[in-house]
Amino acid sequence: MENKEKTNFIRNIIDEHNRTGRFDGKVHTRFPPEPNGYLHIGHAKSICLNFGIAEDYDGLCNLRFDDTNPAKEEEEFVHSIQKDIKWLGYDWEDRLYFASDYFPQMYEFAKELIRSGKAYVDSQSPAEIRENRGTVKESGKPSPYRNRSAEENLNLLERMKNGEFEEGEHVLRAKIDMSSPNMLMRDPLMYRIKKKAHHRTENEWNIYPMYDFAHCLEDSLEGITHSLCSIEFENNRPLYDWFLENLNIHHPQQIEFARLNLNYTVMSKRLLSRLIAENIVSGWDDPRLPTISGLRRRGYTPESIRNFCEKIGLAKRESIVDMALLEHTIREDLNKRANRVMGVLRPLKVIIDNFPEEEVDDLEAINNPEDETAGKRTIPFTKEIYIERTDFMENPPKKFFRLAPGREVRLRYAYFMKCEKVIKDKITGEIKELHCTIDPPSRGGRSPDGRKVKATLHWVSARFAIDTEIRLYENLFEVPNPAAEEDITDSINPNSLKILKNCKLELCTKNLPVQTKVQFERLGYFCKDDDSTAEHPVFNRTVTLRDVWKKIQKRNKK
RNA sequence: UGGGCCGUCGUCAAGUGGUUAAGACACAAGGUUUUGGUCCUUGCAUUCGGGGGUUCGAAUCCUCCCGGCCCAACCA
Repeated sequence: MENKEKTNFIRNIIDEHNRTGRFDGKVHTRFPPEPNGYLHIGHAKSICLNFGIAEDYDGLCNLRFDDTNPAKEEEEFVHSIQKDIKWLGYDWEDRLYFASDYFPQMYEFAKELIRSGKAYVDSQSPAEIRENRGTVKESGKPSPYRNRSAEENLNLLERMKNGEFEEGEHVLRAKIDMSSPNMLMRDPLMYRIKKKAHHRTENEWNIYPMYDFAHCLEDSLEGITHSLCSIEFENNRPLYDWFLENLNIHHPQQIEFARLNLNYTVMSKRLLSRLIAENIVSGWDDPRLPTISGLRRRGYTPESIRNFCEKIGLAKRESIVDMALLEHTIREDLNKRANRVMGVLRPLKVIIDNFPEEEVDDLEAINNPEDETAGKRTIPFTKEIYIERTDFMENPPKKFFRLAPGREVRLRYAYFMKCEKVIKDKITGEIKELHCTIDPPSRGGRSPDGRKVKATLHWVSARFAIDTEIRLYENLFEVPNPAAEEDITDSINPNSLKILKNCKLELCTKNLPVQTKVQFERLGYFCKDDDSTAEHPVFNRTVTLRDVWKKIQKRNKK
């Protein structure tokens, strides 16, 4: 790592706190997911921020599940979330917490606020509460129950807790200011009755704390110093501060930052859940999704995601990061680490007329030109080989350097090869195979006479090829900001997944373990999928290589 | 006159009264190359949403205006 100073407004605030001694130089953050979905790259931003800051300031970062709503939360998600954070490379050590573990203490705090006349049980209906809250431009009206005695409030709350009332009959509210211009300060709800079994406390509670009451207490109880959250909680900060001030307990500093948006995808759990529920994608780990599990399956590495989170920076203004930056970080990582291999996606058979039928010529290939320690391997050359259909054109346009009738190219690590004849289907006109000749002295791909060739093609021996399924991915959406569309399902990219069944891979890929990442030379980075079996390997295309020829083609089309 | 927040290159983003206004991605042009990959070189905001003002000096301070986002779930 270079010695580039990380700088952003949150680090500036922490530096200032350290200068003034606000938290005695301590830094203690937390990542507080609600277990109601899988983590996505937006969460990764927050994880890298919270764990990263703790690391850099010699502090600590807790993992805390904010499980205050049993109607939405599930055990499955608490497992997937832990798996993903660990995979990203972060460690909360023994600091795994659950908001639900604090329910008894929260309940005591609530009673304390009642006793000091700062909370009351409201018995209006949900509709009345909404009505009397007013609007952003008109102030609200106080509840008729606002001045119940502490005794009555305590009694009612206890009975709410014990399940004596039905959902919606009563709530506990903070007594703040019904005419505050900040809607959140108009006697916000602290507890609501929910007769739902909680994934951890089961049926112990009939009331559950609301976010605003619960979250500040969770932070306070854990001794958090800097409570980092996204920008839409800015309006909640006065309330966060109000509870802690009125309870007179440890008071962390809440700081808000802009959440991550990426173009051509969606980041909200609501939208992601919908794509899964409607089977538009195969699940939370569909490789087209920006979920951590999807990216992992697609072939992204933890390092690339962490680098990405580093590169996007941190600020308060809302922004949309270009997908090209994510792709850049995975190419950058895999370029150094992935072994090169040859694979043909859309095979075109080539017969080498001047090569003996049965002969196998073992050629030497470099595994990774960026990493000498990756070593070398041999690849078999035979009379019949496959090349990429897109590497041959009968009537090549100007800037096409590859194979064409009468033209000579190099086969990577093999020979210079000249196209002599094109065999077509008499009826359809489709090109069936090519007849070519090689130049024996060019063995290894060298050019003893100094003759130049404009292209080098990848190829695979027909006799030794491994038949493989390859899944090609593009952006899930056709529009840069799908969340802004009326209905996201209208802008799904019909080409977001393309399955190629008849691909031919180099022999050495035969027994690679699942999740292995390789570069198919000239094509891109690929990752062996979980769906693979011994007889039927499957690879996902993580990302293509940068491709000048594709750019030229695009330009010419316009 | 509800309140809160935000506006620096195509996209992110440093910058906190004196800098030639960082850096990355993208883009463009060259060089190297047995991957049209990688790598290397070069270019890419006389200007910081706009107008006024303070100052010897403003992206940074003041002021007005314009634009965007958030808040009226018993969600988080």
